[in-house]
Amino acid sequence: MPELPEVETIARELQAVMPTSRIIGLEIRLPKMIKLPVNRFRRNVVGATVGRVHRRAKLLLIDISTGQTIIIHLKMSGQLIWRSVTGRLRVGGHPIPGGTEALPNAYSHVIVATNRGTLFFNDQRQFGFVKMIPTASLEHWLEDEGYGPEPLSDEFTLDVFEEILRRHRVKRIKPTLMDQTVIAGIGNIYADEALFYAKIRPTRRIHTLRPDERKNLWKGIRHVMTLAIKYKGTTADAYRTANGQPGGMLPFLRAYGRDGLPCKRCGTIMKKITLAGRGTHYCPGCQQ
DNA sequence: TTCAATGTTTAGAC
DNA sequence: GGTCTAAACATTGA
Repeated sequence: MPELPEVETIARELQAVMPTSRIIGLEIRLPKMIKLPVNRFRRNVVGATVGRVHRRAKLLLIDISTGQTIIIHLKMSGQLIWRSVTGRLRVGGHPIPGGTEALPNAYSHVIVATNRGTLFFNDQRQFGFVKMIPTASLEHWLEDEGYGPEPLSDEFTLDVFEEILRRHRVKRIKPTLMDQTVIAGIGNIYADEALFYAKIRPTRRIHTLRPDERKNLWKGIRHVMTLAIKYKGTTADAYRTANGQPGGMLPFLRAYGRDGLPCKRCGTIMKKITLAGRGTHYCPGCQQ
C-alpha cells in the first residue's frame, strides 16, 4: 500500500520500538527478496544492534551497528509487522487476509528476530525488496538513485516546485507528480488527492497550469501528505481491526476510489480514467 | 473469466 | 531525444 505517509508511519512506529534491540536471528524464506548475496546480508545483520529507523521517499531505512543500513521497499503489497516479545503488534502496509494473528504466514518472506521482538516482512505479491548499503554512503546512494526532494522538507519551496514544473512543461501533471525523480514519495492515491485539492484535472499539460493553480497544487501536495501522516496513512493502521479494514485516512480521501460518487466539493459525479496505466479519479465538474 | 490493485522498470511505438 | 503506453513482476479478490 505504501506511499510516503504510510512508510513514514511505519518508520515512526518502528523507531519507537526497535532501536537498541539486538538482532539475534534472520530467516530468509524467499531469497529473491534480498537484492544482495544472502550470506553477506546475514553476516552484517545477525549480531548487530538496531540504530535509527527512518525514511526517504518510499524507502524504509534501518541503520544497524555494523555500519550498514537495511533498505526496504514495500512496493504494492508489502507490509512490516513488529511483534514485541510481549506479543504487541505494530503493523504497516497492506492488510493481510485473516488479520495478523498467525505469524509468520505464507507471505512472511524475511523474518528478523531481535531480543525485544520480531520484524516480519510480508509481501503478497513479492514485488518488494530488501537491500543493504553502508550507512556512510547512504546519502550518496540515494542521490545516485535520483530521488527528487521530499515534499514536506523545507527544501521543497514553491520556487523549487515551479522550477520542477518548468523542466517538465510538456508532460501531463499527474504522471509527473508520481515520478520519484521529480518529487519523492507521491503515489497514486495522493497524486489524485493533491490534484483534487488544487482543482486540476490529472490530464492537464503542465505548461497550461496558471500561477494560482501551480501554487494551489504545491499547497495541496503538502496538505495531503501532512493530513495522511496525521491519520497514519490510508490503510497503514488496518491492524486495529482483525479483518483488514482500511486506515485512518480513508474517510478523508476526496478523490481516490470515489468514482461514481458525488464530488464532496460540487456534487458532480466523479469519474475514473486510466492514465499512465493507473486508475485516476477526478471530478469533471470542479477539476479543470 | 476478466480485470484491477497504494510501485517501478523496461521495451517499443510515435 | 522526449514522451507515452503496455507489459512485466505475482497474487488475490471482486
